Amino acid sequence: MGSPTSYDPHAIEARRQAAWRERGAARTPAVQDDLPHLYIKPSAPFTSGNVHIGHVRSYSIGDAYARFRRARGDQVLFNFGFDAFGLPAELGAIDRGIPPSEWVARCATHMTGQLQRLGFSFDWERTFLSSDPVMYRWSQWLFLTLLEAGLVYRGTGTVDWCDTCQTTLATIQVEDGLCWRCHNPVRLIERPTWYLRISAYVPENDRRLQERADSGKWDEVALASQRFVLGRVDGVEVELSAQDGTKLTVFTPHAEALEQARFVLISPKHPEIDAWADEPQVRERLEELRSGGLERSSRDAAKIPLVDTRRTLPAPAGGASLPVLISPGVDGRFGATAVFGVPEADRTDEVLAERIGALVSEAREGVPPSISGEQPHAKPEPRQAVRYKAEDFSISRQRSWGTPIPIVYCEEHGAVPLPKEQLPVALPLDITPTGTGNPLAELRSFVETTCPLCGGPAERETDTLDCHFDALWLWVPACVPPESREDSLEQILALPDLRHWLPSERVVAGSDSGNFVFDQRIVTKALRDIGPLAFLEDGEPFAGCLFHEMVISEGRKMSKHLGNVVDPDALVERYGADTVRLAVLYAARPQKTLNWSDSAVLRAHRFLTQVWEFTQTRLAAAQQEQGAGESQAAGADGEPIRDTSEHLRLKLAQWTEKGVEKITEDMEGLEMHSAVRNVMRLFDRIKDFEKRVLARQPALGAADDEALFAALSLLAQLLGPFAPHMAEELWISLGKDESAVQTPWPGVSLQEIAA
RNA sequence: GCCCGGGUGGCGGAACGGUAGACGCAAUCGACUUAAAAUCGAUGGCCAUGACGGCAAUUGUGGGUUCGACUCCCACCCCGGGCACCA
Repeated sequence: MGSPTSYDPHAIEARRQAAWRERGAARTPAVQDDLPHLYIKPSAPFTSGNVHIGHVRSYSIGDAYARFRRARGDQVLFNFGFDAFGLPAELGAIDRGIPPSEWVARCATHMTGQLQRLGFSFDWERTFLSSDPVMYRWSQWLFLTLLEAGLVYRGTGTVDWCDTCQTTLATIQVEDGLCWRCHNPVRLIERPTWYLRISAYVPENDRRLQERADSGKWDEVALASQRFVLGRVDGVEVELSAQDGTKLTVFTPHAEALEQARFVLISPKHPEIDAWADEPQVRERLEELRSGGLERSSRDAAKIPLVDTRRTLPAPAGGASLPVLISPGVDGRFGATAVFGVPEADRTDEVLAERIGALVSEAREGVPPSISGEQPHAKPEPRQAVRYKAEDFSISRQRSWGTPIPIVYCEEHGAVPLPKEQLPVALPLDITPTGTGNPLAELRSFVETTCPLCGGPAERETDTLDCHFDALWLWVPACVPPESREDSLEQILALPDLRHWLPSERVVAGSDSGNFVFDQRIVTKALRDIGPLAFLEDGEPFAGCLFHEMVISEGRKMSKHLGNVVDPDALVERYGADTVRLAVLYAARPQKTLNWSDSAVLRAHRFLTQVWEFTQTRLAAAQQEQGAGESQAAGADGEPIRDTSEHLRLKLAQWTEKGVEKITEDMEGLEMHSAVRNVMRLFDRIKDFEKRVLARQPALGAADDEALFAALSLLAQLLGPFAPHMAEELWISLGKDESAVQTPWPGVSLQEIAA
């Protein structure tokens, strides 16, 4: 300890972080189109309280990539905004009995400190909270814009409701059918809600996905998640007419087994469902389904609800006509549509067929289904068809901590959107939610307003936007320079910055972000057609995408309950930020689940310690030689050392050249795990070189020293993206220029970086 | 139930059609130390030796393709994650 050659990460990291702040190392360069530039988009963290090891993984990957690109001379925008609205923040505030605004501010401060201690090179001047009015006015603007375009609409949805607490509950607030707070039974209610019509752009998202794949910048895991969200099912559809003339288009993925269709299932959300539920009994059961009475039952084919409409459709291939049943089981598999049940081709249908057999014969006793519909017409022609599971979703929540929806309800004019000039509708900040009631709706000063059309009394919408909706645009204001942040949205949309930075070159986020990315792709297409993002011709906000998997521990997801949580602060405290960052990169390739193991940290720490001490002791020795005025290294006998190891130096040069090549390739492909391993291997080679030279001669000659330090310099450069603090200190120790933004990548000159 | 990911030494994991177990952790022995920690070195199934070496098993299970399979194909078992108000 204390020796100049020993590795003291805390001192090094404090020094470097101060230097970075001083020179604004992570500041976004001003817009200059002629320079290569890119926007790397990390995920927007929830203001949940603490940075966890999953964040560390995510940002270590993104930061390594950002530093790599900067080191190669690219202009980089790398920053994020906190996703500050939402239930977790509200629950955190309830827990502490403070207003959510206070809680998220506290979280943001604390998490920013943690992230800075880890040395991530975000442009902090551009960081923001989505709960800031200057920011959430964007959500309100987006809401109104999409509403005008018919992409936001009002519908009904079902939610859990607690009669005792007089409030709606999220699924995570319902424990075994009881309210989390008062432990009384919960019931499902229907209430009006706002929907986002993503269905309008789902087919285009599908079409554009192949282009993403062809670009090579979309990782396989990311593509797979987009396909999963899309839920594309290929098959055929047939238009059938019932005896009374009611038509229904029925789909099946089993084109070849159309003749074996035995029944028709129709989703309760099917647009024409009412025509099929005309009998009072059927209607009643459909209502039960819709209000959720049956919906929370098992997804199991043996238990999923089935409602017999007591009607039939002719079979597509002739023969006995098919009973028509309503079942929510359709949605999860094919979306809100109607499908054939083909027991011989489909396992689920086989199970359903047995149940239907009993159901139908019971309900239709005396009316054998086989004679009711001999097909008099020509066979209907099946045609190719596609169905998507992705469907419109609810974007409003009965919560007091969220973006207020810019709608007022006027007795005369009904739901009236506010003019955009009146934005933002401010969220009152003096609310301290307790988990009961609806604080926003109870606040008369917020609710009471006037109708923008007639000036008469009106009430504000008291639902707020789901924070998923905020996330649809969080990547846009990230491109806005801080000084323009408060400008009008028209001004901001006219800035060259958006055109400059968008589309983002790469999203680096957890694989659970599939839905966000999908919906961001949808909204971009909508804004392209509406106008503001017309410059994104393909409607794609992200040119590339890397999804990393999560960090688990002891084979399980981390949870306080299991006691297997890994605390990044404790690791940083013990080993320093460089070690922790290196360890999470080293432990597994991004796309793989990282099963936490201390051995990776120990390995990373030992590696950094060795690199540091090896370099520093060699430097100290070389300086001592120079100080002694020796022009050449000397052996124990005082005889000058002859450089006899030319082939070893050559070999070292080859190794480093090969290593640089390989690591550069790894970094371009965001294979940080492989890059780190290759850096470690290179260090082994460097040590090996010295060892071999010393096996031949008593000490290193001048040319050997030169080769050694050249290799160590390269090593420092290659370490830059992973262990930036130590890399830069080594770089300085080796006599390089400290004024550079950071260690340049091998082969890149400082001029290129400073440009 | 459905969808996705995964099963390799005591442990984390390499290799992803060509010497399985790289690189580590833990362990044991040794060096340094008054001692401990840290660090460094050695060892890694069995047999044998001063040393070279020899022998056997082996990547969840069972099949298959192949000159050759952890790797590709089929079936199964087990584990983890997700499944529409966390988003």
